[in-house]
Amino acid sequence: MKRSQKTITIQDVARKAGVSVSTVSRVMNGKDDVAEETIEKVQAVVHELGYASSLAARGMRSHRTNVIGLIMPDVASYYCQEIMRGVNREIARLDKDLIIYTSGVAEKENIAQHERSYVALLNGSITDGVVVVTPTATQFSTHAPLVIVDPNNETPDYLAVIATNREGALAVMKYLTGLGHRRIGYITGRMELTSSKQRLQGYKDGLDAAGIPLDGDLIAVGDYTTETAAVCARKLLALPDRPTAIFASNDMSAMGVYQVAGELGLQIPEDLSVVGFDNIREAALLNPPLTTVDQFIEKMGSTAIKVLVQMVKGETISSNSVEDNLFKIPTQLVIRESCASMSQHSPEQSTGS
Amino acid sequence: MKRSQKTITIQDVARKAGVSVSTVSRVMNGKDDVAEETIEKVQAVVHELGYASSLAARGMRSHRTNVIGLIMPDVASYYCQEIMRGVNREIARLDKDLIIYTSGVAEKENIAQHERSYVALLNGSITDGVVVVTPTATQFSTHAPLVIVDPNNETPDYLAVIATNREGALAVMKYLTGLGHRRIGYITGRMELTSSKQRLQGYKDGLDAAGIPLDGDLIAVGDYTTETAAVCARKLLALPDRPTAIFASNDMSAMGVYQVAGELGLQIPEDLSVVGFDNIREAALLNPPLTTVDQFIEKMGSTAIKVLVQMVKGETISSNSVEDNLFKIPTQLVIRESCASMSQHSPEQSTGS
DNA sequence: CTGTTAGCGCGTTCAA
DNA sequence: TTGAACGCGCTAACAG
Repeated sequence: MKRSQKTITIQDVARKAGVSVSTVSRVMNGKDDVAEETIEKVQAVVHELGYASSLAARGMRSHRTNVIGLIMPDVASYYCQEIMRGVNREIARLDKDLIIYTSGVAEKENIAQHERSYVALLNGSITDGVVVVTPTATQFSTHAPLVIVDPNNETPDYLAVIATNREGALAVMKYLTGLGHRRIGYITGRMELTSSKQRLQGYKDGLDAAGIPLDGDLIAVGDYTTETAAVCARKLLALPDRPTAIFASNDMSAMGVYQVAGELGLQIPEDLSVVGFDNIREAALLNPPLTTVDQFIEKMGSTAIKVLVQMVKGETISSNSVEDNLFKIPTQLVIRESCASMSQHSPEQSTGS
Repeated sequence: MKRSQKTITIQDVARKAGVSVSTVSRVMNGKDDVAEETIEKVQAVVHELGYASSLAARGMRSHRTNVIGLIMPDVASYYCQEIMRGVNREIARLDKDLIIYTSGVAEKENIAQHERSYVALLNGSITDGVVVVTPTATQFSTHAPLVIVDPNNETPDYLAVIATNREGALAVMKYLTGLGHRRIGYITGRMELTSSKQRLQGYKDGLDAAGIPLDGDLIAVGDYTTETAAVCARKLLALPDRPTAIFASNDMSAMGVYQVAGELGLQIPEDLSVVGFDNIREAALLNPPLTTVDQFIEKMGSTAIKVLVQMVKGETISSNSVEDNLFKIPTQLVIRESCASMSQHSPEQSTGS
């Protein structure tokens, strides 16, 4: 169980090397005003003792730790993984260090509280700045640089990186209506999330742009999961005048639609067109490959870090894509094979009135 | 870009509240020897100023941060996600905080170095103890509690949590040979990893136990990925006397075998039995459901935390499952529908000699 | 009950 | 070129 008690400090090194602590400090920080042989002697002792300076003490003094904090709702979802991928890449490129904290373990009620306390925890002590992903909280008690990815609320005080959810959904609707669809079902995400609200707005606006009246029956409330989406799809497809296309607000939900279409013996895209959102890896592997919207999640992660590091350095944020404190990462429609134009649709049993 | 410079300290609170810093400290830490009205006054100021104590300073003084560090090779793999799930659960249960660090972004060469520096970084300053997952390094310069999950080397100095890889593979071989298979192909994992070596050993021992001579041609070197496994499977199934069963050293690899079997028009399990290792979620969803070995990865994560926290508290590790500094988490064979006994095999073209 | 004092381990002056 | 002294923000001991 091996548990040597004392943590070894700069003092131990100094004593053993027969120099003062400040000399050791100079060697550790690569100052050039130290005699060559002193450097070697100190380094030898450092190596022998396995000394490493304490982040806490160092950060406390120098007010710069070279560490970036990342606060995420979870680490298991595809979304978060992509964010982390982008963050990691950028952190490596900038030669910074990264510390991740997950707030998702707490019960729903406490998430905002947890987020706030973690911002406070990381901030100003061990971290130069913090990126918070899809925060529940709107206000953070920190005076250090902070960037938000996909805010779920209005957070005018902080710089945020967001995907153009509404525009992405709008592009889908334009595509679908262009294909001749007029009965388009929609499966929402978790409606408390901004992303979900914005995508729904895009759906409505798309309908509007095509001059199609909104039919509440065609909107089913999901929660971004495959299971719930399947329930929604079943409801939608049981409608008297059932939709010829279903727009699921994320790819996981679209997979639920695929599943139900299979159960009902509906061919995609001949009998039913399906569109998702996110462009997760599996989207291209589905049968048929899913048409969806790529929102470049990874890029959102790397952008957040890039911006944060600029803030840490005290640079002014320069970009043409920033307005109202928002960094918009444009989405892109990825057309694959899950949609057919109405003219190609199977001339099936004309259900409904 | 909102960037108030000064970080607010306990001093600011004390001054504004008209009390001393120690009183503020007492209130913050919930000491009971403070007057009710003083508490309220201080809390009001704390709230107003958005004050949060610095982890760095706090940890430096009290030598106890209540924070556990977790160092992982990556955060994207199924394995790591399961570990995190277990870790998260236990952290929440014990009311600790968690900080995750990923070493996987670096180039291969530097991983060990990175790991070591991160152990040093987290340790003794901002963390009470550290869990390192599948480390490349063998030696860490820390004198604080440290637990290793799935060591890839001999690390006799540290307590480690491991899955019984060899025994798991042995169980598979016993099952397969019991079904009458004698030509059993094997796809290895990344051979530099201990888990991979141990599983291979289990394969060999299983052959031995059944009195089947080892045939080098039946062992294909993979790397735990689906892509490479597919290449391996193609090679294996092109053998003159091709195997009647393939044991893939993880489920991702088994998926590669499924894929190739499909290409070759081989029915599973009628023409080919397949076994995996890991029991990932997708295993049960494959067609047919995959027989595999569950190694309870999540439990490894929670166990590591449990043990580490005991060490932090200075308790002696009490368990019957610990010997030689190793905590063994037993694996379990999960039999589904991807294997058939030889007597049920399609009486196909008898290839080979 | 509250304020004063003394460090925790480190980096950074300022002298020597 | 090196060492002594100070202070970062905080908690714990000791007074009052």
